Amino acid sequence: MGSGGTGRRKIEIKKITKQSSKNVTFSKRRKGLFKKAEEIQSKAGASISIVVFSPANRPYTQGDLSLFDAVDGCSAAKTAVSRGYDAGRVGDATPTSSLIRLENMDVEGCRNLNELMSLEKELEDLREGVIHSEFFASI
Amino acid sequence: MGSGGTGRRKIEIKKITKQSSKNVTFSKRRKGLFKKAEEIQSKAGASISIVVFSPANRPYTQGDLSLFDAVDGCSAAKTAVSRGYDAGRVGDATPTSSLIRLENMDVEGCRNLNELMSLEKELEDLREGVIHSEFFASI
DNA sequence: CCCTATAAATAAGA
DNA sequence: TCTTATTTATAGGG
Repeated sequence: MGSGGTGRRKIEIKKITKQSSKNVTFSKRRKGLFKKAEEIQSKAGASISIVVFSPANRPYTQGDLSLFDAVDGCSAAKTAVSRGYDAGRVGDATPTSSLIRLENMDVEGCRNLNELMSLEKELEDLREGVIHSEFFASI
Repeated sequence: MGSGGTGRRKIEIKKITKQSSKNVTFSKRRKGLFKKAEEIQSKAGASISIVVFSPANRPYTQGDLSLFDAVDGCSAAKTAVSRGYDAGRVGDATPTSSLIRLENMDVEGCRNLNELMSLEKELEDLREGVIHSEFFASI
C-alpha cells in the first residue's frame, strides 16, 4: 500500500459516480424543460416541439414534430430563424449544417416568411417598451 | 348613464388588457424556456432544438434546426419517438400529421434507429431504479 | 424513488 | 422596464 494504493477499481468508481450525477442532472432538467413546454402550451396557447439529444446522443422529443415541417417547409426561412434568434451554440451533433442549408435555400418561396420575420424582429425590439399599451394586441 | 353605461370604448379596453397580459405571459415563459434549454446544453452537454409557435402563430426557434433532420432523416423513427415520449397534446397547428407520416415510413432504413429506441425505452424504465449503480453509465 | 434547503422563474403591480 | 411576493425547479443526500 503506502503512497500508491490507487487501485484500478477505485479510479473506475470515481469516474462512474461523476458520470452518474451528470446523468441525473440531465434527466431532471430534461423533465423540467418538457414540463415547462407543456405549461406554455396550455397556459399561453402556444404550440411547441422540442428535440433533445442527450450527452450520449440519445433522442428525446416532445410535441408533434411536424411543427418543424411548418418551418422546414421553407429551408431558408428555417435557417434564418435559427440563425437570427440562436445563441449560436449547437452541441456536437451537426454544427455546420445550417450553413450548408443556407446555400441551397429557396429565396423566392420564402419571401413572405422572411418578411414576416423582419417584422417579428422589429416587434421584438418594440415589445418590451409598449407591452402595456392598450392597443398592442398581437404576439 | 344609469345601469347601462357600458360604452363601446370600455369594452374594447377590457378585452385588449386581457390579451396583453396573455402576451406578457407568453413572452416571459418563452424566454424562460429558451434559457433553460441553453442551461441544459451547457451544464449537461445535451443538444437541443425548439420550435415555438406563439398564440398568433408567429415562429420562434432556438438551436440548430438541423438537429431535427437527424430525427427527421428517418420519418418512422421520428414519429415513433414522438409518439412514445409524448404527452399527446400538440396544440392546434397540425394535430394529426404524425399519424399520416407513420403510414409513409421507411421501415427498412429505420431498423437501426428503431432498435436503438426499443433499447432506449427499456433503459428509460430501468434508469430511475438503478441510477445510483456505479456501473450504469450511459443516458 | 422521496425529501428539502436553496436557487430560479414568474405574475402582478407600479 | 423594475421590483417583489410567491410559486416552481433543482441539487444533493438518503
